[in-house]
Amino acid sequence: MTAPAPARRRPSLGRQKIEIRRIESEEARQVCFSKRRAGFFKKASELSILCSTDVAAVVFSPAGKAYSFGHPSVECLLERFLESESSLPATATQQGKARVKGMVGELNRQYGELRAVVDAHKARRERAEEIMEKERGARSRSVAWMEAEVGRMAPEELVAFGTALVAVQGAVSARADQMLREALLIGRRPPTTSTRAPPGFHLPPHF
Amino acid sequence: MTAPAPARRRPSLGRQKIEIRRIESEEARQVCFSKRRAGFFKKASELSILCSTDVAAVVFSPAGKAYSFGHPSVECLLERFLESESSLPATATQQGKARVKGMVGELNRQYGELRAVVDAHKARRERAEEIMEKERGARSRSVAWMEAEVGRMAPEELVAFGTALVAVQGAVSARADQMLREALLIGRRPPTTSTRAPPGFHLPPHF
DNA sequence: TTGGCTATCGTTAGGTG
DNA sequence: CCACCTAACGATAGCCA
Repeated sequence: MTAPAPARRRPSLGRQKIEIRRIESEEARQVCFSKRRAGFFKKASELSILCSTDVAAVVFSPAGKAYSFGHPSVECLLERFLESESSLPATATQQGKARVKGMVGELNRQYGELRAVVDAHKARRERAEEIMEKERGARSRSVAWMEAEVGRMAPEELVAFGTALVAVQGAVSARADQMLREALLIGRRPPTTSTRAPPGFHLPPHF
Repeated sequence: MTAPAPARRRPSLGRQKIEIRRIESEEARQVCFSKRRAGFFKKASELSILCSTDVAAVVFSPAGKAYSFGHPSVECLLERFLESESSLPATATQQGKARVKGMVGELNRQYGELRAVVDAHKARRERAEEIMEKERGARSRSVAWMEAEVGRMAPEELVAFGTALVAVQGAVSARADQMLREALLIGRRPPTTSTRAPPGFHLPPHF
């Protein structure tokens, strides 16, 4: 039968698959931002309700406006987060189980570990040495050492070093990004659910 | 008519619709938390990549563990958020409340302050200079060492190293900015805020 | 606790008003 | 920019290994 009847085209082709890459079109990117931002906050809301957990999310639009969701409030949770983080270095010694499955976990633990070391200086520069010495990894020490060296470099040296750094970082970032993406594209399974009243949102002055 | 009953039942009924309410079952809630948290962070990642926006998310598990996602980093974005919020009229957050229409109220719009970014860089510079005072050695070796090591690093190490590298680069930028200022005797100019850290996750040591 | 499977629900790309 | 439509894509509830 092959009805010739292609008389009417569908009003829309529906959703098309896209790559997770920066959207070049300014307009399309803005539209996508609005839609996904809404979906993102909805997910945050559902997560907090279904699992009775505290969730905070902040998104900065390309224009520089900040959108946020927080249960109970962004400030409150952020403070708590910063606190929990400062006590992280202690857990650094637990590194020892890096598996493919646990790659994300291990990866993140080290990430947090190093960042904790770095940020610790911001809060308490006096403790820089102390924390650094606690790091056993030669790489960790080397990184800290590099940062220190930067401060005493001459202009020419700084430029040379910076150039080399960019090259190295480029390679590292590319590979890191690839791995991160793989890590993200792994799971999908079924949890359970339930509902609750919408947590607190902050409304902008314009509203 | 009455088709002769399909003899076999499906191995699974597939996904069922659920109400967004607190999950009573402790176990089911935990499973849901793990699954949805992963999906939530994935959404955050996609949003930041697709729209080139800065996104930060923090989730506290029922057990009190903090999980987070931040691009470039949670602290950085939090600072920016707090900064933008404090610069608003006091009535901002108390204005209208549940007047939203279709979507929930993620209409939190604040003004992002570039000054916060500047402050962050300033803090990092101070830290770098503090450390530099105590270390002096052959820095040229570090570059060669890095390039050699990068190729041999395990995935987890690579990412951790890349993250640390960002901090180093931040120090370089700060140092360069300062020298440039001194050399040209000009005021502070828009710092290079384009430095973007790779999206990072931060999970409890337990993960 | 973690991963895989399946069927289905929810999200959203693309287009219109 | 916002609402609405359609249809396909992606996330995931319920089970099981």
